[in-house]
Amino acid sequence: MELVWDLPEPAGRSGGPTLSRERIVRAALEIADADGTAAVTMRRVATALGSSTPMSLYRYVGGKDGIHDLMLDAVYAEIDLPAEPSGDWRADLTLLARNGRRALRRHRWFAALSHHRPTFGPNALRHNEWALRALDGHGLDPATAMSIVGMVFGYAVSYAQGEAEESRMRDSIGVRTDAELRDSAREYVDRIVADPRYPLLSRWITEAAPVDPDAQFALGLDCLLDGIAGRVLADAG
Amino acid sequence: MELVWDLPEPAGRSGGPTLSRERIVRAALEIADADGTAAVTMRRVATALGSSTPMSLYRYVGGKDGIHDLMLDAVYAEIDLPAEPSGDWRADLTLLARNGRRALRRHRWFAALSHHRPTFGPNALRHNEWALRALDGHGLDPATAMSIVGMVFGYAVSYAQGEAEESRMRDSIGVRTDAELRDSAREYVDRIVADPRYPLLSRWITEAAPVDPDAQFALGLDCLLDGIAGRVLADAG
DNA sequence: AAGCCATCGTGTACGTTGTACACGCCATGT
DNA sequence: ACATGGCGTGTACAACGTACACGATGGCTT
Repeated sequence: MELVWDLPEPAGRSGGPTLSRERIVRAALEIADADGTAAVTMRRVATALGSSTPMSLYRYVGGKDGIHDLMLDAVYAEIDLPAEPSGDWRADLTLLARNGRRALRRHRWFAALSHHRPTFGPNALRHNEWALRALDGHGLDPATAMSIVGMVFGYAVSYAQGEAEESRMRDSIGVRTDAELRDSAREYVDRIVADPRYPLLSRWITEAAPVDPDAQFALGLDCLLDGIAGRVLADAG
Repeated sequence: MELVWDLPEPAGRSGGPTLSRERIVRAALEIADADGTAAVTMRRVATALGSSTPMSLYRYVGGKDGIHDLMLDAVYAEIDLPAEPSGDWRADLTLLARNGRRALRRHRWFAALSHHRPTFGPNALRHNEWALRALDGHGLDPATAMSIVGMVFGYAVSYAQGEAEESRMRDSIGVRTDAELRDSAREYVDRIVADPRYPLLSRWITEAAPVDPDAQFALGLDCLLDGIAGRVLADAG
């Protein structure tokens, strides 16, 4: 497994808008946000940067996987967190999850990419260090603390991924309202509703009361933190 | 978005081991389990089935995405659940999560694939219907029930994905013991441990006490269910 | 029992992808 | 001013997904 973080970053030429890792990853982010990860090809990134050949990029990022690593780490960089946790672990982890979700909503491809590559970038490390710091001082052994961090961030990723899938379905058809979405998906959905084996799923589909996604996210997060507070951090408040 | 479930399944010729969706997806599963999703190419699946050309498959699965859909649904089919939930929602969701994780450990590519395609297969539907049934009768509105199901299964997927990543790293180098793993990753890891910005991460790396993954999984799940019990299902037991 | 036809398996071919390799060119240090 | 190390480039190739048109072969009709 070859990681970008092992390669030295080339210097770039002085004068003029030459290449750099930052310019490359910025272009890749724009393409992925607009057209999905599949659209992030070496050639397209290169031409977006005014380079006539994909090979220019290889000096900077080593290959396609390198671009992916940098993209993932750029998302971690967008999760803004105060310099130091507040000392209230619950408030801190809530902030982490909320801002994490916000960043992941901007970059709907995050979950899919993150499962192809390990995340060892500097911003991911900083992110995890901050989270561990929020939990420090309660006598948890490191493995347990890390496990809690994983659960909370995993929840944020999972939730954001659900939202991303729905939103991607939505604008893959070019619809706006819920009614239009249901209309275009009628061919699949009708079969499910008509099938007597799925009464509760059908009820969920047909009775879909409009939910506030922010409130739902917060509720789920509170459930998770309640459980952690009661079962793992009971004696530490 | 073109789904496999819309295409009629061809009949196959009588006599002799001809093609079928089941044979195709079985071959794809074997390849993916052994060599990862990237190794699941049309040509390789075709030759694994004795077919001399990849084009044979198109009649059965419509294209690559169709194979992916079928693979995902096959994993759902492997999550064995009793015909009916027991009536104890907590025990039922625990069973769902535990057996889900077990299936996902056999197929480490599940999470990565599932984020590329929506899951509308019959086994996924059956799975979700069962989960909703486990929560039925407590007066939850459908959206909340679905959200709980998503949280619980999302936790299982997320946890299994973490395990999968570690295990994949492990056998991408061909190591067996934890010590060997740490040795081969020393180049990256040493830089992290040496960096003064990551004291708690370093502590986690160096002090990694051997944890029981089953216990850790169960603990996290219990946290989640505790919170759900207290905050959403408080009055229903 | 014989023939028709829908349907399945196949071969060929094309556009696109990631990337190995070798070559010019420029900025920089002496 | 000159040499040099590093950067941008062009060419090329293997492998991928899949469109299309063609033979073969089974099952149904008569």
